[in-house]
Amino acid sequence: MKVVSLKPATNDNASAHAQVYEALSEDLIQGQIPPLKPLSLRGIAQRYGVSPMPVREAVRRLIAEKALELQAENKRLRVPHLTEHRLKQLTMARCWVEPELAAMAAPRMARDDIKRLRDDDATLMRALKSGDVSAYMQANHDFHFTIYRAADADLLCGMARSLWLQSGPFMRVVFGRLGTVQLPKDHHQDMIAAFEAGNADAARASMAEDIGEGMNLMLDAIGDHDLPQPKRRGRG
Amino acid sequence: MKVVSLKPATNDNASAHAQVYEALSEDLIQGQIPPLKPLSLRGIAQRYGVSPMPVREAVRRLIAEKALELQAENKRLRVPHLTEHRLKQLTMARCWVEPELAAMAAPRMARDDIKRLRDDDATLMRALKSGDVSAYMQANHDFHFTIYRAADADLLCGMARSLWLQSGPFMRVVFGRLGTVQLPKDHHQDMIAAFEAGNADAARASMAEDIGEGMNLMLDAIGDHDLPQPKRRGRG
DNA sequence: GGTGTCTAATTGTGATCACAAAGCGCTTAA
DNA sequence: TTAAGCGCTTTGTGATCACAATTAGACACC
Repeated sequence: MKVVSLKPATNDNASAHAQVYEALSEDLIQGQIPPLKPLSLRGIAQRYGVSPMPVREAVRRLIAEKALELQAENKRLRVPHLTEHRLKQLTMARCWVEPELAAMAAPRMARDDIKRLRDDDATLMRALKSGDVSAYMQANHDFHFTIYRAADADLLCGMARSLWLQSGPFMRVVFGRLGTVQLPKDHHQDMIAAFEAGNADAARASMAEDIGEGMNLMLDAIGDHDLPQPKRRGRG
Repeated sequence: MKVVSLKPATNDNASAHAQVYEALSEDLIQGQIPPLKPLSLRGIAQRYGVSPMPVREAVRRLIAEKALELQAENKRLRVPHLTEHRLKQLTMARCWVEPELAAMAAPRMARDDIKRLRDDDATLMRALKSGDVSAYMQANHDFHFTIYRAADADLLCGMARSLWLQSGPFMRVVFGRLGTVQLPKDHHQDMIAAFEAGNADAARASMAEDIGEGMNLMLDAIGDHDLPQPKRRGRG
């Protein structure tokens, strides 16, 4: 494992556990850590060059957000697997929270915010063309959370973040299999138009479609491909 | 501070941090710990007769669920205050999650579950008559989560639990001021009837009304009474 | 060669110590 | 009486050690 620098540039004064949390969160949201990947406190600590202590707090928080799990039998740490059952719940929750956040953001989007949306979408399109899954997921995340942050609803925004943390690793697996070419057309342009018009209902509607299609893709993937399902298989 | 026994009867073999988490959760959901109450890791540790270590993990989890907060300027631990802004978000989220959980539970409620609902409701009515706010909140919680657990949707149920954790302390303040007599008629009988009929739509509807009225009570309380309101929730 | 057993390493958990920062209480001066 | 100064205490944070449980790997045996 390579020792990474914990991006000290982003937040020098933040506590170590917060930095570890941010680093792990980003990796999870971008799907850098695959589902069922076993982790260990000491491993993460070594990777980030800190003691196991702050890792314990960061991991405990991620477990609370269901972005990580402690296996009941083992007490061992890993990235949870996304069953169809849980994916459906995730989809429901995302369809409640995120369209509403878009609607709340609509009357509050400043010119700069909309400009950032255009930039994020441009980055996203470039990533799509070049087939860079990581860059695509990063840009997609930035696009959505530029909107959610503008909604001025910390609680709901936190819920959305938790939902993304949970779907990130699995989303990466699916996108990695399909390739960026097969990804469904997103509704980002519709959203931008809605925000320029200050039309909350239109923003909500296009966000709902965007999420619905994306999650349907993952639901299909669970059925069609034999993705690593936690059967009785003893392979790690 | 009295040292309490951490209810070892409930889960002897569970780890200490899990027991501390359970104990704190229960206190928060029942509103035993008022908003803005300052806490300390060592204080909690002493109270439960453990070292500060497991407390740190339990508290970190509760912070992730926004049931506790670390003041940004102080880095000091306390129960968050519920502003009108956050209460509105809580209400929205509860109105999304919990009625749906009721609908999902409707076709799955066993005879025993419905019997438990009747028992919980009876306990609740007794508490209402005797004016016992603690018992009322406990019974109300049991009633709702008997339903949510039956929905077989761990993720959504966890979301509901987090929302209750956040509203518990404030709810207690409001109910304490109003007294149990002024509490609006709940819709528990309607729900029980819906579950007996296996009518998911009716269950969803009565749950929505139950939550809506309860939260409206709290919204009114924020405006009418001068509850301990921090001047401004602005950042910076 | 396959199988069981035993040892050594790794894991999460808990306790204890050290430290900087912030709060608290007392004192003191205007 | 009030407000500022100062030392002690408490706070969260991080590191290190100890321990039981589990795992993985080597070894011996059939």
